[in-house]
Amino acid sequence: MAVWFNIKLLITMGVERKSMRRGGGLRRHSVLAWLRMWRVVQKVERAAAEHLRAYGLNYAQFDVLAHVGAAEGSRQKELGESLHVTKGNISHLVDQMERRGLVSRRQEGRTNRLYLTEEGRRLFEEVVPAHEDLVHRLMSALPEEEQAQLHELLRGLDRSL
Amino acid sequence: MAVWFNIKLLITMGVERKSMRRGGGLRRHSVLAWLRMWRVVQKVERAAAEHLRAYGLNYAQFDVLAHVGAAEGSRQKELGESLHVTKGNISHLVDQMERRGLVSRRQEGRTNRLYLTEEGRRLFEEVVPAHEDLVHRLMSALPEEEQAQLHELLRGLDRSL
DNA sequence: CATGTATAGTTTAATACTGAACTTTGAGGT
DNA sequence: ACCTCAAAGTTCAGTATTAAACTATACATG
Repeated sequence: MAVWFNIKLLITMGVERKSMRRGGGLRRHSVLAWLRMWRVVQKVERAAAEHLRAYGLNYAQFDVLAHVGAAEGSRQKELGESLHVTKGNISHLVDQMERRGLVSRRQEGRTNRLYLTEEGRRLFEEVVPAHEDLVHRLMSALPEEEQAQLHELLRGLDRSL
Repeated sequence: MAVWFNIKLLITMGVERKSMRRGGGLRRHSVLAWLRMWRVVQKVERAAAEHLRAYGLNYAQFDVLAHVGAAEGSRQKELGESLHVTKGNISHLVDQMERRGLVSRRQEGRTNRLYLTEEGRRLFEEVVPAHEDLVHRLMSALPEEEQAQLHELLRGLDRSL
């Protein structure tokens, strides 16, 4: 019987370490690492979403704001790839932000280039550092050095995916 | 100006290493690690979702199947906590699975206990190992030892969140 | 330069998820 | 026993997201 079966439970119940040894030797770190990663992302996202709500943004909208603010003139295509959402969703998101007066489209051939409005820029300057701080606080549950290790490992993983 | 601004872009453009040094010394591993983690999770989730589609399951439904299969008699409450979804959503998910004949509710006081049907058990036996293998393959972009490191780091992080 | 093909974006229908109101059941204290 | 409060689930309305069909523009090749 595969290890998987009770992993979520094991983690929930905190007995993962014990069970890892039961089967004889440590195995399937891959899967356990994945489950942990998933949980961590859930938690951080939840905290971040709650924090962003104070600014009237959800996480996806924040991402658009941050990306466009960092790279004025981005195309929607690029945005979609960077944020891992479909182009339909990007269309919708940009609609929202435009209606709210935070970003503006400038059509250029068959692509749209995106820019922040003045108000968008103001919100950007306010929200982005705050969000960065939040993430930093959360991640600082790990000591500085381990954060760096983590970063390095994840970078390797990301690149070969 | 905070580092955050162009991190998503930096990662996208692969110049993160350079920029990390620009500001003088390595900083904000926390945030970079977070962004990487987010991206990795996106990618794995996407691959997994696609794989699961062959079985007519989305990721949430798979999670329900896996959890109930691993712990027959679970309560919906527990399920919700373990999967980080609201109880409303759990209700809905269990409805779906029940309608499809994969799980069954057994009311017990004010809680529901959940069990797999025979068919649910069959699907469980088929899908769970397959999913585990997929995750294992994806994560094995990292060598065994680094997976273990990653697992350990994430465990530490998760616990203090 | 004409035509076929690929690309960027929009639209729409279907699904997923959340938050909040509501219902029912259980538990504790008097 | 009775009352109040908390807990587990359900329902529902609103929002988010996807997938797929569609439109319009650019590009490549004969």
